[in-house]
Amino acid sequence: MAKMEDVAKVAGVSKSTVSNVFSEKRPISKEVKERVLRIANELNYKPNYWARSLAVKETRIIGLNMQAEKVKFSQFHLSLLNGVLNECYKQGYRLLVNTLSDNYKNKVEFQTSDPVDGEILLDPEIEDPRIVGRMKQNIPLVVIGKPPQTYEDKLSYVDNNNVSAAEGIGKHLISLGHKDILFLNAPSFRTVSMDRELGFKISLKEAGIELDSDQVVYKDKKSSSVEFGYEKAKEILIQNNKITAIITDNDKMALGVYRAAEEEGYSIPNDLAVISFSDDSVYATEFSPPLSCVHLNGEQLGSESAKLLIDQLHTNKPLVKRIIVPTHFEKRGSCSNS
Amino acid sequence: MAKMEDVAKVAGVSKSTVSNVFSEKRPISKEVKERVLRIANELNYKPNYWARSLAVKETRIIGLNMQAEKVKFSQFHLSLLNGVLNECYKQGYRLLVNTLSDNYKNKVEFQTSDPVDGEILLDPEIEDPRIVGRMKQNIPLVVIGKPPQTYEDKLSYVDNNNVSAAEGIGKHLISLGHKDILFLNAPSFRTVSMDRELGFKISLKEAGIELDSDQVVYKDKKSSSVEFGYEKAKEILIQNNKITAIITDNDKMALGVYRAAEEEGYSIPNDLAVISFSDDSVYATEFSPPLSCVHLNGEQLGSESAKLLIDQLHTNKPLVKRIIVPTHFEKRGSCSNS
DNA sequence: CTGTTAGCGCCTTCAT
DNA sequence: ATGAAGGCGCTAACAG
Repeated sequence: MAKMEDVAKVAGVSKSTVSNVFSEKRPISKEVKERVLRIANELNYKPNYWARSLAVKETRIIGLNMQAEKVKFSQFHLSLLNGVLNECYKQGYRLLVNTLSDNYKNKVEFQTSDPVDGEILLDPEIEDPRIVGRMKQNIPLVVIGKPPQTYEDKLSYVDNNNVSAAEGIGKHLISLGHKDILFLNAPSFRTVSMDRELGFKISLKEAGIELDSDQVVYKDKKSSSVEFGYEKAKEILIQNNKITAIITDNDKMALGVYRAAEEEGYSIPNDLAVISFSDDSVYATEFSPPLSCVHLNGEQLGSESAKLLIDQLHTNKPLVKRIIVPTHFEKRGSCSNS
Repeated sequence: MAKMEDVAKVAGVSKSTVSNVFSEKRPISKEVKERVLRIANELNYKPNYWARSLAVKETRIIGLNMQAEKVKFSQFHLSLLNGVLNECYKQGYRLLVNTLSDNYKNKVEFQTSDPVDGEILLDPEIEDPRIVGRMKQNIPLVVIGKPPQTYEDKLSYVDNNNVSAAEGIGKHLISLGHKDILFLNAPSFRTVSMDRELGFKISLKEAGIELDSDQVVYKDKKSSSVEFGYEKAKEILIQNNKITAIITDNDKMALGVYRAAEEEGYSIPNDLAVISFSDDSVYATEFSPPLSCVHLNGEQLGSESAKLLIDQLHTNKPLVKRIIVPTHFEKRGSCSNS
């Protein structure tokens, strides 16, 4: 691979001239420029990314960090990713997806810092060593979702209005006459589950409805969303429990609930109402009956977070901003016939 | 940010000792090692990725290249991505998603080479400047899908058996008595559309069935898959065309077909059979009736391609391999009642 | 407008 | 088992 010096020699100019032809940082006479470019092309030369990064101390790469164990993008992550990519695309940034396994990760993370200018962090948890680490290293950071309480006013994040969204669907179900609602929540270690649970409980409290402790269940790591939804729904339907409505953490979970309901001969929405925090698939409308959802605008969460991070990189001030992306409730056939 | 020299000074050792503590490339006495690590930790030191890459001429990053205009991952891309990530994860590689917009891209690609050891290239097209460019630059490359004919025996790729898969569902439909089949194919500039069309035509030819030229339609860039499926299906159903079966390029297209059929009062599969090249969503089973699919094993395509690329990087020989990931047909209610 | 010099932070010989 | 010196390919500061 040819380097800058080779081009310079053949073109009969200095390295810095070649450098500036490519960076356009200072004016170069037309003839020289053309000659250099022609020769660069002949030599198949392109400036080396890493050498350049080393010199300018900037990579124009941002990292997208998922939890390592999960290494599996969901439909919702896909929306986030599309939003992030789209913004990167606009601003000429590249995106590094960071998913090193735990055993390898310890070794690699230990060996080197990440080759990024800043990071977007997904699925924050209540105890999140990733955040602690980044803060310590002073890596520009934007979290998608609510950060752990300790860090809430120390870093930038982009989040939905999860409390009021959950409160909203709680109230909606109550207004339809439901009193015994099961909430199949996100895993308990995720920050998002706290906010949604809070909103849900507020709605019940305002209506003066008591809540049994087993009416909020957290997804565990073992089963898939479909399985979890299926099993929990099956359980309560078989017990002939008083539950008349189920809120699920995502569409796949709702799918599991649908299957259980069908098997047990429960009809949706007559015998059982279902509302989901949507994971943005286009298929919610294809459920029979179509699934009522809280739409989270994943793509917007993604693009806003990228925008925020890149802004932060440019201003270079450690600003602490929070952006709330509104959800909207999409009422369909799964919670009421009317 | 502390650098190696800082650590060396405080620890009272040389730079190379510090270097070797981190790289473990030569034995270091236990006491020195511990002291260096302690001080590195105190100083919050981590080796700089770019400086390291520059010196060793390796980044341990592989690129995932999508066409820039599209900058939108589909469900199928998501499966590929998960497969690729999983393999990267296992082998300690990072993944760079490359999607620079055309205007920006020209500038940036022109400015620097890509910061990757090799690339996986998605959605190859019949005329694909990306491939030409990579070959010229001698960048290790693996294509997912069939490369343009000129390059088929010059580079490694991972692909489905699209010809025989298409032939298989063609034959299946014919065996069910269908003679007039509409094929809503991928865009005409994609290599995949050629293979599938070929297979489809083989099945017809063997059965001695004539094909009208308008029975293979290529998706255009303007409309989404759902729209395209909807519009084309609507057209032929309104025309009261003789078509009795439709093959779609993906599940969303099939969704559009379902909608058109419902609106026009056609019943699936009685009045119209539908089979899709699946994009791997879990929702195909939720269609009413459940959608028959050719399953493409996207995740395997992804992991095989990453494996192949990384192998190639390690051996350093420009091997040319092809891996065919088998598809399998999943028969459900959308093509026959039995 | 163009050339020269000195790093960027690491790794890699070659010494000892 | 450890040090010292040179170089990876580029940019930046200073010169002219």
